[in-house]
Amino acid sequence: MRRVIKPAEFQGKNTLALARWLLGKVLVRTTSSGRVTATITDVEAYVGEKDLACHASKGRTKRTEIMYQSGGRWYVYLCYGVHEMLNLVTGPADYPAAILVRGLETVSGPGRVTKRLSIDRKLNGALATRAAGLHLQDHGLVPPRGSIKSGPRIGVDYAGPVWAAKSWRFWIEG
DNA sequence: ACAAGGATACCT
DNA sequence: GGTATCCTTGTC
Repeated sequence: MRRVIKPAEFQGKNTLALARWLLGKVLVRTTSSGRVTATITDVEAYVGEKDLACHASKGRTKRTEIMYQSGGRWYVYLCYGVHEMLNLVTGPADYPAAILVRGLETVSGPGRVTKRLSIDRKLNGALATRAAGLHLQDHGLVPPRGSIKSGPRIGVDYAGPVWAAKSWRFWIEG
């Protein structure tokens, strides 16, 4: 069983539930030089303006505008002037939330994820469709019960103790 | 332990 | 127009 996941599936649903659900789903990157697929194993949720770790905590700006669009779009930004970060926008329009893809089955670290899949900011704002060159598939692989772990998000100490402590990172053990 | 590296937001 | 800061990584 192999099903294409549509952008609409990321609208109007709880972002934390979506983040957990995204584990085991498959990223499909299509470019002129071919196709690369990878299973998602590590994600983080960023939810709403109140979440001080979320870029949208600064409100609606040129950069965060994409997070206020309806879910199912890619949000790609540059971090530390070095690494591209891949996020999937979730939720309805005007509610800023996104899920950071932090790791793949054979790749640890969000900067390496985008490197592996040849992803950069040119994809920012694109819908998660095959036509855009990056979409998702459900291969029916559900992580074994108990293999899903959760814990604090990485690199967000600046958000203060309350928000940095939220267990909004989800990953498949191993 | 720390430099690299560029965009962003928020000052003046 | 100046500057502190950033959802990191590789090499020191």
